[in-house]
Amino acid sequence: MPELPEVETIRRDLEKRILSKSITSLLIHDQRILHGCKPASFKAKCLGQIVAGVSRRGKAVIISFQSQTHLIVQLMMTGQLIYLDDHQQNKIDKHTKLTFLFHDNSCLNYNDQRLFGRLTLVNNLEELKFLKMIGPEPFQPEFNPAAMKATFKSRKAPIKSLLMNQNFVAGIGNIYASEILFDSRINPRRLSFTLKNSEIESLHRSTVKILKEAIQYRGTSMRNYLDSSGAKGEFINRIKVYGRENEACLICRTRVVKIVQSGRSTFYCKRCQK
DNA sequence: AGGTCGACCTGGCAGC
DNA sequence: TGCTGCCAGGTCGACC
Repeated sequence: MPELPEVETIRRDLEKRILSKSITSLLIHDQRILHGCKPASFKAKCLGQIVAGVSRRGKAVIISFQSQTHLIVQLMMTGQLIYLDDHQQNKIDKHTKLTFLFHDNSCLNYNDQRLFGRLTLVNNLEELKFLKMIGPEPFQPEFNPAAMKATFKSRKAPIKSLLMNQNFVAGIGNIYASEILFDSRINPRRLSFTLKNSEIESLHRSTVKILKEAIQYRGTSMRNYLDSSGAKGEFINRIKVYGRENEACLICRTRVVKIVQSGRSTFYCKRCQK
């Protein structure tokens, strides 16, 4: 799924586009996308709602309505939220699962090739288990070297796995975990508790730096990711290791290697990352 | 408790 | 061309 920078890009754009709009119609093209909620009930709860805010927590977009109801959109691997000014121009394909129509004739499609995504309606954000468990946002003061150090002390998992653990820090996925570790010159296989203070500080700096830069470039389009206008993210041009197996390290020219950790691909430079 | 693995789905691509 | 197997940005529950 889109990771933090992609979701934040979507959030910022949607905030400009759908704030204060009311939902006048809802088209459910594929009801498999609704987990644990019947189409009729989902529709009834959405109709007439007025968008009061668009926020983000980790990799989830939270669309809040004036009625205090919240729509949580977890895009997972292939979910997309595509906005269009004029729904008459709307192009629905086999991956379009839902279309929200607004009072001004604009619309918002939820597309999802692999159907992993989730749309959940709640009256209270506290109801959601994943929001209770999730760790601090990387840009919040709660995420800092001292707190990281305290967590690392007792953790035996490789640092790459911990970076991707949403309960440790929110929003980092497979692409940015590799990029952050390359930027901080830390080997992804290193066990968390073995990191020195200077390395933890470096990791913290790189996390903030890479994620901010990726937001600035509107995210990374590896395969499926598109922003809410249907455009690709430009950070793909600044990716240094992810997906670059056997290509030269941009620092030392050594070949980038690919390994598998916890079932996910990791890319790194054996020479630069100690 | 913490860590890892498989399942959930569809589609693109390489190799035969 | 068409088949097979593998891989893909995430998360959860089951298991060790």
